Amino acid sequence: MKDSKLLKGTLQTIILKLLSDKDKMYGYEITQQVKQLTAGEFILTEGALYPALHKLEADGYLQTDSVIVDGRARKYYSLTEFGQKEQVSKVQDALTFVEKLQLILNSKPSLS
Amino acid sequence: MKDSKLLKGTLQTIILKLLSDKDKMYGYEITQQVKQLTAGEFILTEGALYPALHKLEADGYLQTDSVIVDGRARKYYSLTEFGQKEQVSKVQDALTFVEKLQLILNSKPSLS
DNA sequence: CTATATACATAAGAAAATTATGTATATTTG
DNA sequence: CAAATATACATAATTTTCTTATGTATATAG
Repeated sequence: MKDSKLLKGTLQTIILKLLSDKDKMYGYEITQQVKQLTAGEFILTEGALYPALHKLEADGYLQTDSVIVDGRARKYYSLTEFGQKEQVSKVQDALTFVEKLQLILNSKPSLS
Repeated sequence: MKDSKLLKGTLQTIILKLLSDKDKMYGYEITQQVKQLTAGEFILTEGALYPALHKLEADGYLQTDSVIVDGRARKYYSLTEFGQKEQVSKVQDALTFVEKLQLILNSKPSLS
């Protein structure tokens, strides 16, 4: 995997899932958590992350809480009730997707 | 999964993998094979498939062989030597990707 | 004091999909 | 037999989503 490409449409779902596990997180924290969970394989760039967060907020999935910590601005995101509901089906959809993808990518040559 | 979205960047890899298994296939056949392998979950639309095939050919992964069968045009695609090599690493990358994605999507809430 | 880490944000461009069309022939069904 | 569906390819406009580059700002480590 050359430098962590191919996040491809799953970024929103990843964000929702992490927030479902952790109650509230801020952007930088999300990048670090993803890096840690994937042993450095997924690198979330800011150019992808922040627009995704803004869109999720605009669409009503997330709400924010801005605070100052150690002299630096920090913007906490958390799931709305709607976001919590959608998270469940989006994660399920993504898991179904990867299972089907594995089916294809692991399929043996047809002996025709 | 509402109508099979989120193919997202894996389409090229799926095509290469199928052609690695079956020697040669034509576009319509690929759509049917994917539908069958995923129990109808992935629907390849022509607007996605044909441009992808053209790009793979332009990039040297595929070569074509046009024939007429039962009075209808049919364009067979097969892997070039280069395409065969690349297929291996692209499939491996995609499998690594989905494993990491599953790690995230199946992770338990941190008990912090 | 300088580099790195933390922390957010946006803008230009590219890549890849969706949706909508278009052409054409073969087969199935009412 | 007419109409609908299946087979078979293709492209164009638009949208979504990501990459790359840039910008601002403070804290900490060397």
